[in-house]
Parts: sequence; structure tokens; C-alpha cells
Amino acid sequence: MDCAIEAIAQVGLAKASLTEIGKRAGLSKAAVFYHFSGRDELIGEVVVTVLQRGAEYMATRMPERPTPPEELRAYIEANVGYVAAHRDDVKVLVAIAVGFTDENGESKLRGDASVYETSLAPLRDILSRGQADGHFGEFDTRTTAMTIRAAIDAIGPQLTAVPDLDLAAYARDLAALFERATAR
Amino acid sequence: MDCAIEAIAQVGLAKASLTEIGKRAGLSKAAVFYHFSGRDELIGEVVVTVLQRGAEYMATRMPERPTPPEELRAYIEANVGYVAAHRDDVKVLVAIAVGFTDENGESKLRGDASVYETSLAPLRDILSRGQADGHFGEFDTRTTAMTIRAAIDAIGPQLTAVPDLDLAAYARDLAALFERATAR
Amino acid sequence: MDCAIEAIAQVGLAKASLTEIGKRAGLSKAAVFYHFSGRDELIGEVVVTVLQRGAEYMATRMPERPTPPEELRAYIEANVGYVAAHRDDVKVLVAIAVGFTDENGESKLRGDASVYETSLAPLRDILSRGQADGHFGEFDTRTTAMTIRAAIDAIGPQLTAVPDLDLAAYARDLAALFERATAR
Amino acid sequence: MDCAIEAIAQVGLAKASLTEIGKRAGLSKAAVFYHFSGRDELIGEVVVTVLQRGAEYMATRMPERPTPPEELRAYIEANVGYVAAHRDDVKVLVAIAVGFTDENGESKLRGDASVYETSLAPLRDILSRGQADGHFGEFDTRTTAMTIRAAIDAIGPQLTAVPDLDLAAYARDLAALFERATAR
DNA sequence: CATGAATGAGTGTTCATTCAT
DNA sequence: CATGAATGAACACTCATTCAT
Repeated sequence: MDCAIEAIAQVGLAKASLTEIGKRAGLSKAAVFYHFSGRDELIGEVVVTVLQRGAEYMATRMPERPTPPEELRAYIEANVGYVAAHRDDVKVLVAIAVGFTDENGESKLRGDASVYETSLAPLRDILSRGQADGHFGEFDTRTTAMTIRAAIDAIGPQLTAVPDLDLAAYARDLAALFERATAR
Repeated sequence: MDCAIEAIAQVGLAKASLTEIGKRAGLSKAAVFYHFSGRDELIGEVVVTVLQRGAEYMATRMPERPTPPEELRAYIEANVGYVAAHRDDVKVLVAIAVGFTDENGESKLRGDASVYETSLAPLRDILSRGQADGHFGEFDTRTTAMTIRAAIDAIGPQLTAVPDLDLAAYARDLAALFERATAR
Repeated sequence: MDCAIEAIAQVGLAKASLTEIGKRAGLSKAAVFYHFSGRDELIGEVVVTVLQRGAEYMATRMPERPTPPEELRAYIEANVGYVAAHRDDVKVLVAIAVGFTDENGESKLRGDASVYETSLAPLRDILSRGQADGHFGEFDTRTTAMTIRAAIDAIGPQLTAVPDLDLAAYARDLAALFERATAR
Repeated sequence: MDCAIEAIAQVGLAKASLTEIGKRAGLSKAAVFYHFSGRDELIGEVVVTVLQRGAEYMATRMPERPTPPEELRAYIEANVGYVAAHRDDVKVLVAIAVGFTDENGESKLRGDASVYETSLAPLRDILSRGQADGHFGEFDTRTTAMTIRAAIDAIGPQLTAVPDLDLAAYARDLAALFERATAR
């Protein structure tokens, strides 16, 4: 599993053949086949694994905060921190989201579209509460939530192109940016 | 060229074989080869074409504005319009950025990061001038530019999930958001 | 053993892998291997088993008959009856006879050619005795015996192609046909 | 095409891989693929080719005869001649009929039973006409036709076991046998 | 300017076979 | 007596690439 993630992160999804993955695990192509019923299943399990790992990370790094603005800052920092700590995981997730398609171009992942709304929900919750209690000003929560997530998710592709990106600074800047954007 | 873009957008980069591209152009695989010295060159030219097309669109839709804040608003509106009108082009660009790698995982594009950097350059220019002449406050231009671009590029996937998205409103909301974020 | 026969009859010799056979027996592939020293041996034993079963069937269904013509009719009916009752066995036998070859096309069965003459012997015996005692007319016993066997053996391939063949009628018709052909 | 037939006849259907077939044609596996869209199509075309060749041979060797009995004799003689001359074609046809199945054991041939039915049709036609005009007696045309074909097709294997078989005599004996069997 | 023919390298997949447990 | 793990060799199939025409 880890070798598969490493392989996809390093040589790309297309070149991450079973031979390549097996080589990293010290196994033959056929042995990889023994453990997974096919390449598609393997990649499906890679997604599950990475997503689980992400959820666990976030659960431990996002302690309770007293006010929505602080929650928002914590959210951004935890998320950028995750991306920084697991660049490969994010890279892999993006590679699969973009390149794991059938012959009609449809994603071969099961719950693809719903992922979007689900990932937006906690953010919109923070923003709504902040507006209700007067910490935040007036703005559309959907557009703002989308922009925040987009800024975080953009790190993935960026990492492919700009490997030495300073993520700590990026997190600080982002938090400040959205503090201004949401302020009353 | 157009057929190549269509093919990549519809079946994905990996499945966009020369046969597939040729079929869309009413040509044989070998004829595609006659016009390009290889698949890599073809894809390289796809990037150039898409980028040029984007630049042209933007040039015609972004009239001179007196101040950087107004320039920024115009930039955002023109870009949201472009992404809405040329979703495939964006899809193709992302697919190539993520999946067009050699066996070491390095992008096979000449300009490497430059694709990203180039697309960020005009934005950073607007932001820098705005800071210099006192219209904008203090913030990192790179992070802010990246966030703006990310918010725009996120429309593509978003449109798939929420087909009836009100893009005019989205553009307005985005412009307002970044107005606040960049204000002095 | 029975599971192997069932597997070959249902999915064909080529697709009757050890996994497939093992699955039907509630065993792992390796367990099948424990009981037989290899796939070839397994298939060899399948042939032996099927042939034995056939011999037993015939022994019980072919009581003594007073005259060669009646013996011939009994022979035909017993044989077609066997094929009808054990369609799978015949199917398997044919599949192995046709498809169980080494890289030179030679059958991997031990007593391949001799089977032919051996299966003809009892038939020629009936025919010769019938000619000697005047029940049958003049004809070549070899050609006639071959034709009778061929008519019976042809049911096998037929069953693959025409699964709902009426074998009772076929037996009756065959017996009548050869009665006329051998009559004085 | 001829190489494919030769390959199937010599090494069996299962071992007649595209590599094997290509080797006989002095071509690579991929070149075989270029000419046929897949193995299944190739084998389908083999059947068509063999069937056509058989029909042509028969057309030239079976001159018009005045009465059904004489037609039948001509049919038998022409067919024994054909089987003797094209043993491989018959072998191939049987191998495909028995071994060309999908994972459920169903034949992958389009015409399914039609291969058998088609080969029986001209025979049944002769027999029916003979019964109608009173040359032949009463009997089931399907069973009789099947028996005649079986007797002819049995020559193939027979020739392997008894290489010096006198085919002229065999044809004569067969014709006589079925003359008696069909006589009024 | 374009094609048909051909190929080598590679892919995912299957399978009989081995072996330590 | 049985299995899980592993493998090498094979298979059908795809594809970018070459080349004579």
C-alpha cells in the first residue's frame, strides 16, 4: 500500500504499473496481483487509505477553539499542515482524481462528486456561526468556503510544479488573507 | 490541435492515444505523426495553444482600467467568464500538468513551473502596483495571487458537481471577497 | 474428481483452472495440488474415472441377447443411453481428447490411438458373428463398426452445439438405420 | 489466415496463441493484431474461411446427378475426398466448436449451432427429396444426415491411427452402407 | 501530405507450480 | 492435510514509433 502511494507520487499514476509498485515492495508483479484483485482495486484502496490517514491527522490537530475566527485559522493551519506533512498523499489524490478515468473519461472512483459538498460543509458551518455571532461580516458562505478549500487544494498541483514551496509561510499568509476577507 | 484538446478533455490524457486523436481529425495515426515529431511534442503544442487562446481571450475582455483594484475586479470577472466558456481547456491543462511526466516523475513540459508562474505573473503585477501606489494593503503577492487563481480554477470541477451554478454571482462574490482581502 | 469433471463440463477445459476446480470442492488451489502431482495428472485421472464409470454403466445395461442383431440394437441403445445420462462425461472426454495436447499437438493422454481400435473390437465381433450365422448381409465390418461408433461419438460435439437434442429418438432412429444397413 | 489454421491444427486451439500464429506467418504478434481486431475475431474468420473453402471444394466436385440416391453417393464420395485432402480444416473446425467458449462455457461463435445445422442442411435436402419422390424409404432425415456426416468426419482421426487406410474402398463401403440404410 | 504495414516494449491479467508453515 | 504467499512464464492487447510507398 505504502509502496503504491510512493510509486504514484514519484512516477505518476500512468507510469505506476504493477511492476513498478511491486519493485518498490520487493515483490514480483504477480505477487501484487495476489494481494489485490486488480489494478483498479489497488488504486481504489490507495484512495481509501490516504483519505483515512487524512481524517485521522485532522482529528488530532484541530482542537476546540473559542471563536469562529480562531476556528477558521486553526482549520487553515491544520489543513495546510497536513498537505505539508503528506505532500505525497495529496499528490497521489490529485493524480487519481484527474487521471483515474475509464474510456469515457468518467472517474472510476465511487463517491466522486459528493466529496466536494462534504468537504465544504464544516467550513460553511464555521463561517455561518461567525456571521451569526457578529465575528464575521456579510459575505456568501458558499463562495467563501469554496475559495478557502480551493486555496488549500491548490497546494497539491503547486507541489508538482514548485517542489520547494514554503508551506509554513503559505499557511500564515492564507490565514491572514481570509481573516481580512471575512472580517466585519 | 483542437481534436487533440477535445480528445484529452473527453477520454483523459492517458487514453488520448494518437489513434484516438487522429480519429477525431479524420486522419490516420501515421498522419498525426507526420504533423508532429512525436506525442510529446504534440502535447507540448497543446499546452502552448491553450495558453495562447487563454491569453487572447483575456486580452480582448480586459480593457484598461484606471486603478489596480478595478483591474483586479476586471481580471476576476474576465477569468471566471473564460473558465466558464472554456472548461475543456482548463481540464486539459490540469490533466497535462499532473499526468505528463517522465519515468522520474518530472514534468515533461519545457517551462516546468513556468506554466504556473506565467499564469500568476499578471496577477502579481496588479497586486504589486496596487501596493506600491497605496491602493492595496500589505500582504504576500504570491500567496494572494495563487489563492485568486485557485478560486477561479476551482470553477471547472465545481460546474460538474453543481451544473446550475450562478457564475455572475460567483464572480461578484469573488471580486468582493478579494477586495476586502487586499484593501488597505 | 467430480468437481473437476463438473468444472471442465461447465467452463471448458481451458478455463478449468485449479482455482476453479478447487472452488467447487471448497478447497484452495494448493490443496488440489496436494492431491494430484500436477494439472496433467489430474486431467489424466479424470479420463480414467470417466472411462471406468462408462464401462460400469455399459456392463450393467447390456444383458446377454440371443442374436447378433439384437446385440447390436442393445449396444446402440446402451451407448446412446450412456451418452444421454452422462452428457457431461462425454463432453469432458471430447474436450480432453481435442484440447489436451502438448506443444507439438500430440495428445497428452497415455493410450491415445489404441483406444480407437479397442473400442471398435466388440462391435466388429458382433457384426462378424452376425454375418457368419446369416443374420447379417455382406459388408465390410470395419467400415460399418466405424460408422456406428462415429454416429454414437458424434453426439458429444452435438451436445455442445445443440443442448436440447432428443436422445431417445436419436437412439431409436440409429438402431433402425443400422438394422437396415446390416440386414441381409 | 492459412497460418492460423495450420497453427490450430498442429498445436491445438488453446496453444494457438497470436505469437504462435504470427511466427508461422513470419510476423510479430503485434502484426497479427494489426490485421485482426482481436483473437476472437481471428478465430471467427478462421471458421468462415474454412467453411467457405469447404463449400467451394464441394461445389466443384459434386456434378449434377439425376436422382437423390446418386446424389447421395456423389456427396459421400466428394466428402470423403475432401476430408482426406483437408484433414486440418476438419480438425480446426472441431477444435473451435469444442474449445472456443466464454467463461460460462457458451460457444463464442455467432452462428452457434448453425455450424452444425448448416453442414447438415444439404444432406437433409437430398434425403427429403429422395423420400418425396419415392427413391428412399421412411427414416428420420436429421439422424441419418448426422450419421452420414459423423462417418465422414471420423476419417480424420482414423487416418492418424491407420495411415494406410484405403479411402477409395472406404468411400465405396460407406456409399453402399447408406444405400442400404436409405433404400425403400 | 498521408497511409498501411509492421514492430518492440510495455500493460494488466491468468495460471500452474513451489514452498514454508 | 491444507493453505497463503509468491513467482515465472505466458497471454491478449495497446501504443508510440518507423518506414516504404
